[in-house]
Parts: sequence; C-alpha cells; structure tokens
Amino acid sequence: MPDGITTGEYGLESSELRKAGLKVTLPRMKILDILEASSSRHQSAEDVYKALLEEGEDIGLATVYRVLTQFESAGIVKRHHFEGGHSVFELDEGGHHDHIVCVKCARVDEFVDETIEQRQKAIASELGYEMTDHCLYMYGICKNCQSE
Amino acid sequence: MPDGITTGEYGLESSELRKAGLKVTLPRMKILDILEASSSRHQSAEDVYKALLEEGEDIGLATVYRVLTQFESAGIVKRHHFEGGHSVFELDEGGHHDHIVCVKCARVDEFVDETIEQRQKAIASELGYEMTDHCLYMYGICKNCQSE
DNA sequence: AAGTCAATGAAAAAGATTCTCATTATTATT
DNA sequence: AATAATAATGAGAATCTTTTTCATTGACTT
Repeated sequence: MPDGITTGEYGLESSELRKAGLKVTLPRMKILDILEASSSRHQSAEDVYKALLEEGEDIGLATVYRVLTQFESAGIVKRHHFEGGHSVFELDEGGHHDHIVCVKCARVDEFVDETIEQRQKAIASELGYEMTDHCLYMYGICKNCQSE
Repeated sequence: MPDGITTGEYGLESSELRKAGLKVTLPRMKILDILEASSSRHQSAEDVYKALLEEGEDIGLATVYRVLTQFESAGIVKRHHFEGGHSVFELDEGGHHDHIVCVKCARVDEFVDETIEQRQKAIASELGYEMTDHCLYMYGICKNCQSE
C-alpha cells in the first residue's frame, strides 16, 4: 500500500483494484477518487488530469490514460465516444444505461428503457449477431438551454 | 464546371453541390463518386483519400477532410463515431437508420425500428430535451465471424 | 475575357492518445 | 523488517487524426 493511504478510508477502493489484479498505487487511488467525487459523472482524461493538478497531485497525463484504459478493461469504468472526438469516462456501477447530451452546455442525463433494450436484443439476433455491447446516444437542447 | 467533367454523367452530383451552395470542383465530384461507388457504405477520411490515390487523383488529405465536413453541414453525408476513435462517413440518403458493427471484421449492418424511434422521442421529451439527433450503435460478432 | 472570391495543396500545427525507457514503488518472499 | 522480482510511473517522444495557414489555382459572375 502506498504511503499516505490508510486502509480505513480507502478500503473499498483498494479491494476493487486488487480484485482487478492491479497493484494499489497512489495514482490509481486518486483517479478512482476523482471519478467518484466529481460533480460530473462523465469526464475526459484531460478533465481527470486537471482535477489531479488542482489537488496538487503530480501525476502525468500518460498515467491517467493508462489507468483509465486499465480500469476500462477491468470493468471499473465505461468509455464513451460522444460527438466531439475525445473519449469520456464514467464509473461503471454495473447497471447499463443510455445517454442524452445537451449540445449547448454538455449536460448529460442517463436513462434506461426496457422496451428499447428488448428491441435491441431482438434486432441483433434477427441480423445474426451475438451482441457484445450497445449504446444509444441522443443529442438535444436541455430545458435550461432552451429558455436562454 | 472543372475540365474533364461533362454535364451528362455528373448532372445529379453537380446539382447536389450547387444546391448546397458549394462550387462544383473536381475534388468534390470525385469524393462524391467514391462515396457512391464504394462497396462499403462507411468510410473514414483516410479510406476516401486512399481510394482517390488509387484512381490516380492528386487530392490532398486536408481537402478530403474539408470536403467531408462541408458535405456533413450540407446534409450530403453523415458522420459517425464508432468505437475506435476516428470518424466514418456515409452518404445521407435521407432516411435515418441505426447501425450494428461487427467487432471482428468491421462489417456494418443498418436497421430502423419504429418502436425504438418512438420511445426515444418520448424519453427526450420526458427529460425536457428538444432532440436534435440520435444514434444507436450495437456491437457484436456477425454470423460469418461466429463460425470461425 | 477579366475580376473576384472561394477552393486547393502542402506543410505546419493542434489535439488526443500511446509508446519508450530509465527510475521508482509495490508486493511476494525471506 | 529487509530483499528481490516485477509492475507502475513520469517525462518526453512518437503516433494518429484532424484542422489551420497561406500562397497558388480555379470556378463562376459580369
């Protein structure tokens, strides 16, 4: 366990890392922290990097990318490709959900619709696919931005 | 009209460009050609560029990007962000459809499901959004790749 | 046929992400 | 608690995709 990390506060996080076969290091713990603590559930690698800098952590951008990719493989985070070109990451708390993104303020809302989920499964099977993943992105103007 | 382009063969394409307020140039016509003629409806900018090279056309990659972006604004093509980081383009023939992509061979199938379309509209409105766009990507293993 | 302004090519720049490699830190072992 | 083995990190270089710049060329209006 790295210096400055006590079992008490970080017990859950460190076991999550161990479960994934990843060593418990300070960068990984801090990045997990930021993903959990941030007000916006969806953050780019750059966002996470900046948040680390603000906390005075001297963690390189390369490490942020590396760790986020490892977290993705371990099922700890999900990566999304919203319009705009760069990836955004969110903690994967297990439950699948889809996204609607405001094209003006970048607000993101999440939802699940069982009807849609079922139709997707049916369509994949009709087309002969073994589905591995699926994502539905809607884009629009949120209530706040409409009234401006 | 550029040299080597006759009204006869390219009548439809050139009027499509004019309608969009774009001058009828050789690069634009050739790129439209490639989007129409290619066996795969979904191509990256790099794909289009390579196809141009193979035809002996000396058109720069920057122009390809520029033209594809203009075509997108004009509603001539649609841009997609499949997993993998780079954009792919397809001719926009008007009808909206969604995509299922094989993660092994990159085959793409298209579909439309009215039930899903309706649910999406309903959800956007429930969440207070004025929907501007929506896309549904499914990923899986296609029939061919399953039997390998 | 001439003038105007948009379009192009080439190269540089920018942005996002990955890789390399020497150094450091964690974990299993003693 | 000390050591060895090995994985993780930081910094910067490299890569990949896309955009910008700018001088030149070309399309379209008159």
